[in-house]
Amino acid sequence: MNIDKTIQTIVIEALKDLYQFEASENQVQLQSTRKDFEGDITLVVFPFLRFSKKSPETTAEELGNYLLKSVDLIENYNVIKGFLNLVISKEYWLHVLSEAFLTANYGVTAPSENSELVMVEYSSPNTNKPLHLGHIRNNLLGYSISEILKANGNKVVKTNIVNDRGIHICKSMYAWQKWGNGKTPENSGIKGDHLVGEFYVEFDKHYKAEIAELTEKGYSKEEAENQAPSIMGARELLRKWEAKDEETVALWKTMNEWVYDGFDITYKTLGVNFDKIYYESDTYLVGKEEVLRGLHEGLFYRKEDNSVWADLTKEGLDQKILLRNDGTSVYMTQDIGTAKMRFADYPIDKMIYVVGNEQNYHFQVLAILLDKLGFEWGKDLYHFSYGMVELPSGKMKSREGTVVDADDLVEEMVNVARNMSQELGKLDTLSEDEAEKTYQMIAMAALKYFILKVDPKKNMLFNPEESIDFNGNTGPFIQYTFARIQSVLRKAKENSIHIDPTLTSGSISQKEKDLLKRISQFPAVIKEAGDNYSPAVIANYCYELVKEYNQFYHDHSILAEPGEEIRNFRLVLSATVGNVIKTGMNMLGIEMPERM
RNA sequence: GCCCCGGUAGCUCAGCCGGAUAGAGCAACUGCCUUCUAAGCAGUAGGUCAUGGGUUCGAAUCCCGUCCGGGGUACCA
Repeated sequence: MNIDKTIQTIVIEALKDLYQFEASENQVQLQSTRKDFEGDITLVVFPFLRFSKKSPETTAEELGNYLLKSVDLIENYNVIKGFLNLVISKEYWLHVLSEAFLTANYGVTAPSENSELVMVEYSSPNTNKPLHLGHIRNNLLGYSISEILKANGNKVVKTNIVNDRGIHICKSMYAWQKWGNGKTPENSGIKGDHLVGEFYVEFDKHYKAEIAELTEKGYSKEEAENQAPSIMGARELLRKWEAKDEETVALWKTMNEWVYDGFDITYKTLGVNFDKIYYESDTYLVGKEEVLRGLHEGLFYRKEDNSVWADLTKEGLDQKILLRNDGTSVYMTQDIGTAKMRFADYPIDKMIYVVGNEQNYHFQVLAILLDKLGFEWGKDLYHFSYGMVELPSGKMKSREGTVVDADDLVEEMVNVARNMSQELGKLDTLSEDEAEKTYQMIAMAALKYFILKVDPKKNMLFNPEESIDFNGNTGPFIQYTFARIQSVLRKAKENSIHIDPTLTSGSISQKEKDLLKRISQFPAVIKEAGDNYSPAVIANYCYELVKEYNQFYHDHSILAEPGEEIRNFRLVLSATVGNVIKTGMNMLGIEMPERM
């Protein structure tokens, strides 16, 4: 029983009966009634005036009258200008609550055998430096989108393409050989990814100094950049690596392992995971083969200097390089190979790339190239393009050291959560272990919600000077409300109060009704979040719900309510709000504490 | 230069597939804890929705111009 659908059908019928007009579903605009007016659902009648040839008020009256007669659940209506406000019977809202309370995973559509398989690629780090705040946004979005798609009935494979080869790793390797003195994560106590990152920075420092020295000696900027000893050393390592030189490959393996150990820890604290990991060192050769095949088939062309190119001018784009003149592959080459392998490994219906908007052009080109190569799934690629995280000083840049390190940020958040909890004395009854777990949970909620509540498409600002809030429109606020609800439910249980899903409440307050309406929207919200690939939709909904619940909680007694039926209704309401919050927040990768 | 994206309160963001008087949070100020968790609730103040036109019964929302900001643009991923 979906009231919106019912009303829609009857309105279409009414338009035909009254005005001989055949309306389609999307011409019937229903919205929830604004708080300042009486009613629950509002029909906008302006679009029908040209058929009724009557005033907005009269048209609304006529439609209202028709609906009142045909739909039992409509109790009353009122007309304000061209807006027809419908009052829905209390029984309907109670029925919705009862259903929501009884349905496991209310709002969620479970995947079935023949559901679409969606592969979501996210994270995709380079192995030459630790993860920073930009990666955090990527990881949280990728994980959350995956969960939202699952809740919309899709089968999801989460994947990660690790950028484990290339000149950037060779730079760290070169620096380690040259100035590392045998330093390892074990003997230095430094987390592996950070250690390798240090050598990347070290490389850049020497490289810059060498360029300065050479330009001083009269070299041009370009000559200096190409002939500095460090860059030549790094290139030599890349060449050796591609030639499978034993010593080079061994060092590469060792240093990558350090990085993976580090990443694993960061991924774990972020609470993200993958079903299948691809490594660029495996996929780039497949990409190379495909490009060479395309060359043979005349899809691409070779320049005099031996480099291979695609001509995309017919598509309104430019020329694109696919293989360098020394035969080494570029970013695009690898992505072609990775895509081919993935579609060979899985029956993918839809492929989603969670990658920043700075690469919009890249994915436009990738889809065209795959299409040219004859992969009919090329058109099924979707670039989930998200905005940058900016600092007050502008864009984050690894090489300039203006990045917010992921591990540092998390640690700081946990410290803030710990201090705040201890000041408030909230967790004094918990064991140290449990308390520490809760601090972690709260800290991550603050961070994740902060990032996910923003529209993914937009750039967002992070100011390291101001720590992320724990009050107001925040993750901890939502957790807090959940914990309050659990506390009430615990006490109900302690007092052996049975919660009865059959609802027969006499009177319902405005706040309570607001909550019922809000709960009824949850399934539609999940769908909207899925259709728009937007965790922000879930985040904002949960916030609204929680805000309304806190108002209710403030104004009404639950356990102390003398009327047994009302008390039961409020318990069902509270429990259901708790469940909805948990389901919603879990889609954002945010956990809910029993106490805080 | 060309292409793409954005501009809503002091700050961070909702609202944007056209609908009623543009909403939150933070910061500021004022109230509310002997009562289920005050990480809460209530209130005050804060707006030329960058700007100029257009379409429409109706525009923050759609279209065009201008200004400002960000990103991309043939061998870094």
